[in-house]
Amino acid sequence: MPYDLSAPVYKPGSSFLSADLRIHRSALHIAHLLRDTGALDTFAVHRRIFTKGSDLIHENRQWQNAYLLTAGWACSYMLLRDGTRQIINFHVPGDLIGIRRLLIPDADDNLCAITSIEVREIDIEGLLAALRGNNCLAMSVLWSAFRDEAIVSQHLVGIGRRRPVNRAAHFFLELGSRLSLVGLGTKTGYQCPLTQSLIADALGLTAVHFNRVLRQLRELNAMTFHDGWVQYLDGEKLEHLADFDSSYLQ
Amino acid sequence: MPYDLSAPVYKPGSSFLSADLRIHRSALHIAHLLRDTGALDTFAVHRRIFTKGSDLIHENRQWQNAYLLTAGWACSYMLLRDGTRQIINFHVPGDLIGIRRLLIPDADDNLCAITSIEVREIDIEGLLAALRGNNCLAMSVLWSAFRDEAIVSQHLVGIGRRRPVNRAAHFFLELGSRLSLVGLGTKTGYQCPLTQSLIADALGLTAVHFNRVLRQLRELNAMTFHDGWVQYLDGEKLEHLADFDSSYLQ
DNA sequence: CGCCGATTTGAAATTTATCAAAGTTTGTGG
DNA sequence: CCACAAACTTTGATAAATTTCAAATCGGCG
Repeated sequence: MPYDLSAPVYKPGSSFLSADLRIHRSALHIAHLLRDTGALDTFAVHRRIFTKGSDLIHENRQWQNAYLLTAGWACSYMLLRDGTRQIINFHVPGDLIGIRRLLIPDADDNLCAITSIEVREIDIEGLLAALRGNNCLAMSVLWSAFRDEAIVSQHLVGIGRRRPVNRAAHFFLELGSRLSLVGLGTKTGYQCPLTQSLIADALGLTAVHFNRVLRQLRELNAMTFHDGWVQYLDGEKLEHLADFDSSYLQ
Repeated sequence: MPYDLSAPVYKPGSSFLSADLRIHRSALHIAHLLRDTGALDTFAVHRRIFTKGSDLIHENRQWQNAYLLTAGWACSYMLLRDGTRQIINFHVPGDLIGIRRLLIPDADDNLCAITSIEVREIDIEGLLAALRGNNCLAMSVLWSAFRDEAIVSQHLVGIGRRRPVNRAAHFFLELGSRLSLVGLGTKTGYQCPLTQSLIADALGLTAVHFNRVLRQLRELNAMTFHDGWVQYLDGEKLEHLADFDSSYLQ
């Protein structure tokens, strides 16, 4: 189901940014801002569907599009010469995707639809024009960029220094937190269409090993993941395993 | 020695950004842009020195500063509960640092001076004001954010899917490429004040293991690193090991 | 039903970390 | 300028974690 563009999903949070830009923190979420200011109908009018497995990056087209993901899951990944794949980030409804390519067209990562997805295509000229006049929007785009960097940084830390069990726990909690921001997660779990193999490629593990990690999490009574559903069994234990603090996401 | 703020260090590159924002790609490098537009003297007037090892993040101050690094090396890192450290990125002269904190104050990474460093303190109010009126500057800040994300993404890929030798080769080449952009690297190598332990913490290895990796690179006649100096012995072999393509940096 | 992709399990091989200790360099104070 | 301490580098031996290989099971779907 598409991310509901009509219903606000604000969360409590402190206002920030000193001086002239005092705005509600969660209002910075680009999807919320676009929806609430009506900007969607200005420069993200066109809806598109990409089928499961299709690539959003067209090698031969020099100027990529950016999209607001409104339904379904996508991911950015890189392929190595030896055929292995590293997934850099998963994208869920409400995420702004493909923007980086506009400024760094030669980046060698790919963007791919994991499920079939629905997007709103961003009109770049319109966005640029809007950025000039709209401080909140400009801040929001910048915030989106910084948030993505924070997320990728956390993944880096996880892969570099967390043991697989803790890494996996952190991964599932982060995903849950991100989904909750757009109304797709609950306190007890969330729907997750990823395969073990995909997650393993994000966590820097083999699929076989990740499968054993999942068993550990199950046997610890921390959480389960099967049939496309993540279920927290003991949220506190899971957060302790993950050493998780969601503040970088909000 | 400080990054020379008076001498342009442009590199050849294609112009990009369609329509109204056709500018030279390397002109997007924030340090070059700031220097060339005189913006430095508007909102980055104040010079500061941080001594080796000192922290640029002050936990108790809510609103961080951003800086343009003009001399010396710094790094951003995260500490885990078990005391291990993951270095997320090293920063070299010309890098804009600390900006992310302005929008995501709760990010849990730290910024630290590796050598003693010289910075220009960014006046945020001034920067925000300038962003409104100056498209190039706004694009440049956004470019800086995206470039950082691209760099961190590459690190993620390296740690997740590259073998230590290849990962190290990639690391050294990337650093060399970044340094060359600001005139601090040559075709044959560069000065590098990092310790093996620091680099190991960036590559997700133990210092002991990284030491053995360095030996491998030496015995392959690919490169050496000692006495604070990186020397390429066989650039082609090194690039092949690393599977390195610098286009994401430019 | 039979196929294909995804998941699960076991055993062996490989990689990487850990532990311990010896060199080496660097900086500091006398 | 030397002595000394601290930090960094190097090496070896061992332990632990992770991958690889192989095979069995499961589930949806034409």
